[in-house]
Amino acid sequence: MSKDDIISILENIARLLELKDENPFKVRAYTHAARALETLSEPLEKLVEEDRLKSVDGIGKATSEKISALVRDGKLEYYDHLSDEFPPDILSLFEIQGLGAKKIKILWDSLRIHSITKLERACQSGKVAALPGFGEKTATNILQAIEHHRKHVGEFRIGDITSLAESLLEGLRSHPRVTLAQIAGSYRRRKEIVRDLDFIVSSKHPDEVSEYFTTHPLVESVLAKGATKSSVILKSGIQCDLRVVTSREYPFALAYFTGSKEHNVRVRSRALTRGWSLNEYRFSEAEGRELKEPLPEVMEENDIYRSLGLDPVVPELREDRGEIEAAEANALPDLIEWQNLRGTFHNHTTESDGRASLNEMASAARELGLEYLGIADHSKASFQAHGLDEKRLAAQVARIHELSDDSLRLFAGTECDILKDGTLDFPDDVLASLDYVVVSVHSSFTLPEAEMTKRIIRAISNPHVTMLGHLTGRLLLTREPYRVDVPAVIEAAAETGTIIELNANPRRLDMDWRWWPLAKEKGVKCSINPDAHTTAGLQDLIFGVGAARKGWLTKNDVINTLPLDKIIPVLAAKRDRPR
DNA sequence: GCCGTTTTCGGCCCGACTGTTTTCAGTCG
Repeated sequence: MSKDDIISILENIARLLELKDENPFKVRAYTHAARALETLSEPLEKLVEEDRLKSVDGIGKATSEKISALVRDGKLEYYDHLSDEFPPDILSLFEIQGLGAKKIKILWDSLRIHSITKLERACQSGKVAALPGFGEKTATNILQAIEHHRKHVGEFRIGDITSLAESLLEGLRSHPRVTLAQIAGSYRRRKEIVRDLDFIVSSKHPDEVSEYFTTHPLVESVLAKGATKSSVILKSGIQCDLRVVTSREYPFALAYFTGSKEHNVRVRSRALTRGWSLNEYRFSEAEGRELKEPLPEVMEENDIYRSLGLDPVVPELREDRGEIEAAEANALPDLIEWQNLRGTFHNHTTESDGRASLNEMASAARELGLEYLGIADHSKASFQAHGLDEKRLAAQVARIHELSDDSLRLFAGTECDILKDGTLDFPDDVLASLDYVVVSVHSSFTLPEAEMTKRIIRAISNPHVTMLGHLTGRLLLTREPYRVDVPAVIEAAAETGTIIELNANPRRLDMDWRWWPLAKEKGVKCSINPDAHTTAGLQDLIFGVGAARKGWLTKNDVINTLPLDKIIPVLAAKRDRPR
């Protein structure tokens, strides 16, 4: 049973316990454990084998036994019994906005409703409105929520909503009654997938700002509109929440709604040890606790951290993955910034499946201020992408070198297919004629994990291979990553001196940011590559930088921050290794 | 169910909005 399956089961247990009206903290413990699994930096199987699960924060004796059973036997009696108490599809009702455990339980107990379809019918027939605690309005809202649920999955790639988000933000900032405005939430933390946009605004006239927000031309429907909080659904389907606060409250609100929830809990507990209660508006004296230090003055968001004895934590790191400890120890990394990038590899042209010519890509790179640009078109096995054979590749290499000049150094590379058995689509002598080589998997995605891992490790063991492209092949929200032992690949990359790509295309963002701390620890270098198929695609680098920052990477961990004279030896380093 | 400078029992973050209620429960973030 895969880690993802186990995570789902833990989440299901939490929901089912909620339905049973169990102790909410017990419920939270299961959710917490699921989160803890998501962010493991070692393979789950290994932790189980070596009986180290209990040492993971948030996983105790009981949960670790349950997880171990799932890993070993692929089943868990406790879960089976729990599931038997409810119909299997009842959990789908949690996907409907406005329905929680209490309401779902009433629906099940009194009307035997356990599916969205049944729920819809019961709303239409008036049965739902007649239930205790429900009413006409609730029934109508549920129907609306069902409709919304059908239309939208409710998840968006950050790249798909950036321009929308920024234009709404711009609108708010230029509103005469708005002093400060920012987008908080997972968008600010640069998560690859966001569910909603949280706008935080400071203003002395919240009613006018709320009015502007809820009547904005991009808005399709208004979910809630109150004195300081409103929620809308945009025509594109994404939910946007607005909080209007005073200037004094703004840093607190910004911090609070930036999250993550887990990070906030840590920060708040820390405040409590000083006798302070922290909410989205202020520090106050915690009830029933001794005030150990006077309440601090807060002018800006970073003051909240400072007052708690922490270095300020940038939004990208606020995931409770060790940032609190690092902030306490003055050990937060100096994260890479967009301006640090000097060039990039893995870009396509019309020679394979790109939409812009070599010339156009070069001009775009110059305009972006890059010092160098690597072209890595597909190899011949990627037939669907019009991959290049040896002859076309040789001709392209000549053109690339011809076009390269002082204003922009062009590097000739390839995105060479990793064939099913881990051999490469070009022979070594061809690879040796290139400035660098990216290798990627584009076929046989369904190999068993062990075979896929072996395949990739075999490929990167070739001394001509400079870097590994999109490690898991995932297409966010579209295609699952193929099964591969990421830590094993990282280990092999470390041993062979292979660079791992952070594919900056917002549809990929692969290798995932959660793995970078491990790669960094092993000494594996990163190359942030846009996988650009258009001139505009080069700008996706910015999403890659966001992901790299989430992965704790600094300028020194990323090779394409190096100036031209320093990057050339890096590209050659692996070939020159003594063997 | 987890966890420990509040320490092995007793906490566990906290407030806004909605709708159904006559003072609050449920949901959400």
